[in-house]
Amino acid sequence: MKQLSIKDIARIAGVVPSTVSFVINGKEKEMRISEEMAKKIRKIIKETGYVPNRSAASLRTGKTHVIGLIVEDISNRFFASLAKAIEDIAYQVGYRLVYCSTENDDKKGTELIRMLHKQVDGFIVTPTSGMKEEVLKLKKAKKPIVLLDRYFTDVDIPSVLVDNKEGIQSGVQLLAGKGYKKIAFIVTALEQMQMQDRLNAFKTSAKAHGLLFPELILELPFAAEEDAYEEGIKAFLKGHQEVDAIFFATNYLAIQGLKVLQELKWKIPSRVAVLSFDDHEIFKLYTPAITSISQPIAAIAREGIENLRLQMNAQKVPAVQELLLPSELIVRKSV
Amino acid sequence: MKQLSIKDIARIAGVVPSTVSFVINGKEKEMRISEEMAKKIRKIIKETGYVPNRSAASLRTGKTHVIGLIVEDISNRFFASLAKAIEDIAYQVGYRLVYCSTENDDKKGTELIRMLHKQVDGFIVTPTSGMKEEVLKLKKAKKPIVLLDRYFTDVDIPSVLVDNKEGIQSGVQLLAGKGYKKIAFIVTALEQMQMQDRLNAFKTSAKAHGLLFPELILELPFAAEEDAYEEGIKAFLKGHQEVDAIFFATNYLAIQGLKVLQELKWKIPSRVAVLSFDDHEIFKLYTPAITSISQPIAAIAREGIENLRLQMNAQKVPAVQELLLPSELIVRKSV
DNA sequence: CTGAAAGCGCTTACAG
DNA sequence: CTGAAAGCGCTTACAG
Repeated sequence: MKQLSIKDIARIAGVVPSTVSFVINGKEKEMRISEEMAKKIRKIIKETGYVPNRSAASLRTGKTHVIGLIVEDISNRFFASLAKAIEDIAYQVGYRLVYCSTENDDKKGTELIRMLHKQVDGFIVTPTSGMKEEVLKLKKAKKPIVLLDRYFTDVDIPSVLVDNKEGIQSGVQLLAGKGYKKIAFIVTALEQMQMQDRLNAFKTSAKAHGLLFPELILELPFAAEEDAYEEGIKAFLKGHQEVDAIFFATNYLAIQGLKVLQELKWKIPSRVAVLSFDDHEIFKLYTPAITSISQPIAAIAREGIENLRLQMNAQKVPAVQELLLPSELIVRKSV
Repeated sequence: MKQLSIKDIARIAGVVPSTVSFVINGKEKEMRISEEMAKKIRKIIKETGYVPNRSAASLRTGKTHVIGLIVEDISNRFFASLAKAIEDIAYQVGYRLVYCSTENDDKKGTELIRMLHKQVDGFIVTPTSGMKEEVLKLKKAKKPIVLLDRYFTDVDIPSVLVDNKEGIQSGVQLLAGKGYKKIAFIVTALEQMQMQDRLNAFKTSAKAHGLLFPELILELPFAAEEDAYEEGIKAFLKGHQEVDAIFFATNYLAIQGLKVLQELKWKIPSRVAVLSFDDHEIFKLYTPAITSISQPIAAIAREGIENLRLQMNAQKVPAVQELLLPSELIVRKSV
């Protein structure tokens, strides 16, 4: 059974391929094709199960109706949720998604962008710092792109970000309000802008409350294996018995931290309070449940696609370059 | 700046487009193009940053070098990990991935397959039961497809499955060996073959140990919201105080079950042992850590792609129709 | 509304 | 090795 082409449909309908094409692409009004004819053609398409060949259409129009989603690691909870949220919206508006993971590897990220350039109409990217140059090239080539969750300094690329500053502030305020005096802040991956933002926000905010102790800020080197953070956290806590609250800059650090606290037998929250940026399903279930600052994943996805669509449709960069979405403080039992 | 085409490269190299095409596609030997010329052409391609237009090549060859990955929900941990493992292998061998989630909706799954049919060279699918007909159509159309984790009865479609029977057996054996007498088995989503397999394996295996009590098997109706299982589990356990071990057929049930056990203040493992099919990162961290039967995600991905590639390359279905991979019992503290 | 045709950028069979 | 050409299946500008 040969695949049907637009010619076959045209022959069956007794019209010329152009007419079928117009109906498929919703231009029947514009082309003043009778409603009757349009109906007939749609009926034939349905009956025969004809599906247009996208490669051909893409070759002709230069549009692929595919969006490239480039994240750090699709198996990571945050990115997987983001991918799902983006998928939900993208399919609704007629776009497919190809995804790929950079694994935080600049070279891989750059290669992926280059490889997908002609295969996608636009990119949604959570960039690694080393992808800056390649992203600038995309901008120069007027390829639609929107950055999620992370960004570059000194570069005007549309981006949808979480308001890290406000989120951290609300966390510090919660801890300060509850009377904690010696708050540790544990962070890693400082080459990522959002991590820097969180750290800076903590410093500013803790200082404002008179609670900033530089020795209680632990900056861990980035580790590929998350288990690797355990040791550093443990050594740090052992050396800082005065700590009465720990603010983790991201959920995977908090998860490792929880393991350490179990080993150390530091009870939460009586011995030490725990608070994490970026929620995780574990936190809800843990005993005691862990208070966290949740990122608005659905909103990030929605705004990201919306921005990208504006670019893809209008061939121009929309006015709002940077969107800051609020996080949400979810108070549980650990503070 | 206009996009470069193969003609431009040919002009720069002073050859005809065919020659460039042969070099790009690694046919220079076959076409007896001099190594010198091939090198020159490759150099020009590199310098200019020329990337062939895939739409054009696809239109000509009928191959897209894209694989359609259709899972239940990309944001779910199991599928996200699977997606990552598949991505790792697929990109290595030159394939992109488009993904989509069926959300366990037969109609959506069917639509997705139909929509992607001409856009992908093959499908990797974790099917819902209602997709059987559409999958059969693919088979009839000789479209490469491989089923992961789930399958249909009475249909010969290549599939890569976990050996649920052996996994459940090892779990029952562990519980029996430790002397548990009243083992509850909690299951849901019985329209999924793998769930049926687990239930049947439990019955057979428990019976063999003289530990099968039909009233201790809880079959919960499938719920879109996972929280919905909590109530059913709670009512069941309250009514069966004799239970001294619970075997959850899947991890999300176990997670809800853990919540219930907290509320009921049933200590693990002193009051009740807990065992779950399908590992989860929560289990490692939970206090006590939860024993589970882990599915071999990397192996599923590897074998799935391998099988698909055989089909895509050979245009025929490989001999092995069904591959059964062993699970792994991870003994922690909850049993 | 219909018809005829060009052309998107490739790949490949054919002739030399 | 080179050259010339056809054709994959669409979309669209043009003439009527």
